[in-house]
Amino acid sequence: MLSIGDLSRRTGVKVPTIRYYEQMGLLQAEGRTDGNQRRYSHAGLERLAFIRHARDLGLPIGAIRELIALDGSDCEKAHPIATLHLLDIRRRIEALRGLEAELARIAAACDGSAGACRTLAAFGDHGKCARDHSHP
Amino acid sequence: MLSIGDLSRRTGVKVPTIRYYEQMGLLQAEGRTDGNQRRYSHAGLERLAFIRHARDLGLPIGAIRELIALDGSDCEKAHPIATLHLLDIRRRIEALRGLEAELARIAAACDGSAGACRTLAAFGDHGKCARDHSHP
DNA sequence: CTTGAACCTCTAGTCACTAGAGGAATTAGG
DNA sequence: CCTAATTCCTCTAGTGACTAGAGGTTCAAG
Repeated sequence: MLSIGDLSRRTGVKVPTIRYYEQMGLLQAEGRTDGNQRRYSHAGLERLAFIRHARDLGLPIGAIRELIALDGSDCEKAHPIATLHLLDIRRRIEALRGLEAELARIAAACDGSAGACRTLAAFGDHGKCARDHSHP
Repeated sequence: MLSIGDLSRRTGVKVPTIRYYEQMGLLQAEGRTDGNQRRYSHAGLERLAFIRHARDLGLPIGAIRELIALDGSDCEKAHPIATLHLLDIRRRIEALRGLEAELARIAAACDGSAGACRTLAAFGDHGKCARDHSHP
């Protein structure tokens, strides 16, 4: 049986974060020692690796909870989670590219010459944006 | 003089958010009524528009605080804020593109045929990632 | 004047962690 | 076995950028 520290070292997920995931309902220890320490099986290690990968992919904890609750053959439900998240990532990329363009404009506004700082002025100037910003 | 609701309606920033910005030191009311309501000048309205634009660009509140504290000709300090943030945005775009590629792979893993769900399996499979994920 | 809308402060919550206090359990080395 | 260091525990509270709601006051319009 593996301790929480064992899991942490083998997955790169911090100990408090593992506890947090337990609190969030993603991962339970298989049991406790007489001293109340969590002990995990190899399946728990694999579950944590799953969680970490999904988190690394930017999936919110709620979505991961849904994935975990699925039967291993439940494509009907797993697939939309992946594709919806993919759409979300694409939307965020587009939004960030808009921000990039705008910030490049702002950063280029100043040539370092004396007088009023055109970068500062550009930060205040919403009218020059090609379109409305959205939060990526 | 403008009320907090006036500012909210004219900038799209919510009333509690304006109060939050005051708490964060970004924007103070010019005064209060006898009934303790905030009143802002036109300069306050412009300040809030500045804050909103910078937030829309993804600048953290601390960076905005720095920008606000600058003299209007202080290019030496404003320019690095813009360029550093631009670099950060570019880094996030790259990270998101990596995620996009990975999610596209995962979403494509299932053709809907019977048996074990390959999307679910792919979520658990970190080894297939071209490189390590980072959080955008 | 009355009423409804807008304002106030304060507290606490969201999300995904993160940090630290105070104490207990486990492990490794002598 | 003993001891010290490491690891574990629960609990509380904090981060950043908001958001929500309770309970009360003020303002503005009819």
